[in-house]
Amino acid sequence: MEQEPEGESEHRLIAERRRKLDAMRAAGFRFPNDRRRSALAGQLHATWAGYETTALEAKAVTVSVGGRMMAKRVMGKTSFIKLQDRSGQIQVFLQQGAIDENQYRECKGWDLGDIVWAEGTLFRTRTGELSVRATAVTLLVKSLRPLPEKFHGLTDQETRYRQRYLDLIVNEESREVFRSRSRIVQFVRNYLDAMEFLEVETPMMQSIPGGAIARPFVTHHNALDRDLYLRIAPELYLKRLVVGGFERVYELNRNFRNEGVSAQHNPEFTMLELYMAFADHLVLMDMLEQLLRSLAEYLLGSPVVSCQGRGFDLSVPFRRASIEDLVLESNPGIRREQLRDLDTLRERCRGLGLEVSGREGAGKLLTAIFEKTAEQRLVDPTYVTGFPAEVSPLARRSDSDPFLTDRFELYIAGREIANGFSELNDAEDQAERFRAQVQQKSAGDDEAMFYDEDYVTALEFGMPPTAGLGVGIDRLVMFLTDRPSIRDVLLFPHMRD
RNA sequence: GGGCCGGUAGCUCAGUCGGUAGAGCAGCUGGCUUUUAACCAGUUGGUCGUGGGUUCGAUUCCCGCCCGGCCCA
Repeated sequence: MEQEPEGESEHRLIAERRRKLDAMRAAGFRFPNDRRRSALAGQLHATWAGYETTALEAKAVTVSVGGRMMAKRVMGKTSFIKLQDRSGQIQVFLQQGAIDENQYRECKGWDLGDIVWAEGTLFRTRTGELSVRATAVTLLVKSLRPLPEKFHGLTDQETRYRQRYLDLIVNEESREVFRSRSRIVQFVRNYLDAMEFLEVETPMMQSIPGGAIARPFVTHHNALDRDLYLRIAPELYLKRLVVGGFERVYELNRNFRNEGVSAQHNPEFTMLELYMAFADHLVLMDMLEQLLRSLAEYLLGSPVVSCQGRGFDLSVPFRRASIEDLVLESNPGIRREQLRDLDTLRERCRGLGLEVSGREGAGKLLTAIFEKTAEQRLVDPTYVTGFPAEVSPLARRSDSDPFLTDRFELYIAGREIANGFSELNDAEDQAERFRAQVQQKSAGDDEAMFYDEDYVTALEFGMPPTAGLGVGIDRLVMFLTDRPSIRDVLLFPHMRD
């Protein structure tokens, strides 16, 4: 795939194009950048859709268009080419006599992939295709490498990921996925902005990586001679801002987690995190449900999302079920009164092939059983509630049951999409939970949290009752665009070298 | 980390029960004044992922490795 910049071995197809460029340079070609467009392909098709051949000719519409040449059909003294711009494709009709004689001869030698500009009047061909009858045409950029084949396009997954620009040139579906992604992100921002949330940016490089249970990437600051971590979550900084009086904040940006790569995981991924004072997890559950519903309407024109061959009607209220109920549901061998019994849980975990070190508490074991047995059965949108405090070190304890927290996760199509909770604003409880995490860390759990003293200090100044929510944007995009792999919704997914 | 599948021309793919490979598109030459995967004639193009092994001979068989896909942990 890598091409030597020099040397005899350059590919013949590239060499051929380079020869053409050399000849053009010799004739004075300087990569012209003064051509402007009066229209885009998509606009032209939309504007003139209702005009038949004669009506269109009568209008004598002059346009200039430009883009990458994606088709070329030379028939002696006339030729058709298709130019692709950001909005679509428009056909250009070239006729000997209608344009400069030398130019016509030249353009017969242009290659697919070249960037071309043309000016002329609109007309319809015999088969009714809207086209530009060129009066002038200019090559703007010589493409030195051949494009993938026009009919089958580029199907090789690996090349599509590694050379995304090729994928984007050739595959409209791929372009559409990333346009959708952009619209989704924009919608979310608009939605939150309208609710008076403040978008902020907090450190990506942190001396204490916090806010999630995950392994961080480590980097090094040379001048300060100390290690820094790429953030695994912005959570603790955002809540500092709530303490500071920004009662509604969000950040929609990258997180980094040092885990394996898979169809669901990329080392860097995009997360929305928001915090809302004077609200609890129930408020956010309603809000997220409402947001997703309007998002689907906006993106698809319908609350029904097609994914994995199924329809998901987001206008139907999401199911809500506690983690304990779900574990009982999918583990008939366990009775309700055993749900917090260490021996029962350990035995069940071992039976499921899960590793048990012996240090895990009932909360951790229960959650592991949930993830193993119940998670992928959550096809319809489901809020899972009642997560154990042991696995939720930043969440507020449930009033009715201190074993649990006021926390939820949203699952759709068997995948975790969002996670939220009423925030722990009891500084002393938070300190205690950090201490428990540190203990687990020293016992060998390198995903456990660090003790963040400054964060505890912030809480000691008093954080208003607050609810927080994190939404995995990549997974949300996967769901809304029906893509099976996170790599399909990341422009440049991580690949091995 | 384990299992299965794949890597052959720029692209999309075929093929070789072991005798150094083919098609379509793209390219090149010629023809063609409304094409639509344009067409017609001719033609160039390959370290068959990579390193070993077996063999008179390996792209093909065997083993290791790299990259990717799917499934599992």
